[in-house]
Amino acid sequence: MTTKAKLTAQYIIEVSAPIFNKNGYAATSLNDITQATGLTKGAIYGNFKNKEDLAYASFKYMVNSLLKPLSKHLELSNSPIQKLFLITDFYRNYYHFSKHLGGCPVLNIGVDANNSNSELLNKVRDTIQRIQDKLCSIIEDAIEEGEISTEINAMQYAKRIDTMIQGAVFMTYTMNDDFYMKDTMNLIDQIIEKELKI
Amino acid sequence: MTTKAKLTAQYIIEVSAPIFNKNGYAATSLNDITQATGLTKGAIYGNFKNKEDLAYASFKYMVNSLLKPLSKHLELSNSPIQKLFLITDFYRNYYHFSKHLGGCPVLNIGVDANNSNSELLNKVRDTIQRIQDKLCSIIEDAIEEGEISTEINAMQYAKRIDTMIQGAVFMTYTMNDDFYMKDTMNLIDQIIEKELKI
DNA sequence: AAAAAAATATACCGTTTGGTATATTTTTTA
DNA sequence: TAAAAAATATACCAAACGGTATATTTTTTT
Repeated sequence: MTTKAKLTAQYIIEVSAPIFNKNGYAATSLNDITQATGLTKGAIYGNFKNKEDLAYASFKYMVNSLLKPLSKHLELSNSPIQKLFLITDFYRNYYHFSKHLGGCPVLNIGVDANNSNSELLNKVRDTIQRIQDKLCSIIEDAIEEGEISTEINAMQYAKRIDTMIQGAVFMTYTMNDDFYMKDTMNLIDQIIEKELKI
Repeated sequence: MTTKAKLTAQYIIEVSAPIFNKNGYAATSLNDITQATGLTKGAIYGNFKNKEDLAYASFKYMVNSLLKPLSKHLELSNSPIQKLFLITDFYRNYYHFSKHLGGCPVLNIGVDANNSNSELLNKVRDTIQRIQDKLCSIIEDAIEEGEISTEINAMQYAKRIDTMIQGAVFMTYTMNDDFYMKDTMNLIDQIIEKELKI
């Protein structure tokens, strides 16, 4: 059995993920990780091939920490259009929620891994795609249920909403001002209400 | 006179700026800079106090390379509301325009310098503030000229437009897909047309 | 054109980097 | 509980890091 190793690997990921998320790949050293975990390089390299491998695992863990609570939040309603409002509802608390994860992994690693040709960038893209696909399918469900006009291009609005959310995340973090997050969610709600809702 | 030194300093900045913009501060080494400039460390450190000082100067140069063409573009019309459309017009070409600068400095350095307590972060914030102030004053001008309703909160819409632009920049670069840029500019135009314009 | 000053190149510094070989400890198997 | 296996710690590596002291070259001043 290999139960112990798996636990250590998971522990290393959980400790490393916020560090990579905060500082970025290049600015995070193995020393940062050994200090934070209280382990030695031997333990790190016994569980991960190299720094990049650990950063990749850390990002996956971080995205999961983000997407699982969002998914759970969406279970609060069965109505597709209400699910849309639950998304803005979720992101209204996103600054507070994501801060102790070291920020938004999609934004941080997305920018950090750009121009890097790494697997990380592909994983970021996959994540964004997944989020947009989820958004799109909710809008499509709403159309099927007659809550949203059939005229609406679901994917276009999925991308628009996602783009606005990411913009709000960037502004909120960079300016350290939650107003951007809150106001953008109001704006998205307004678009859902005025442009999408029948 | 010190004409030679100033020219070299400017040359170093121009060569270094896209590198810092692309890779971020930590991922840019002095070796990268000496190789790209064809100069030695002696020349670099003769003109700049340290790496951070050069990164700071590089960011200022980069922002100027961005904001000057935008300002010039806005001179194409005297009508405040037309200036708003000129802004979206400018950003429609922003992906192509900013790519050979190594990306959007506000986004890249904003994310990179976050959690860094550096002067760079303050400069990014100043830059965003300047852009929003400019946007705000254009909207206020439009209100004064009767092109936009007096009911409109100018600063709120300035922030909304800026937030959407930054979101589009992030998505466009991360997904390597200009659609986000183009579509977001259409959306902003639509907001100007439907919500702002009288 | 010679002297002074300024700017750049060279050579080096201690430190930190990611990574590895091996010794030691801990866990699991028998 | 002894042996085998797995996981972690230790000690080390060459390379790269930011930065500096000084020598050399280039520019400017006289």
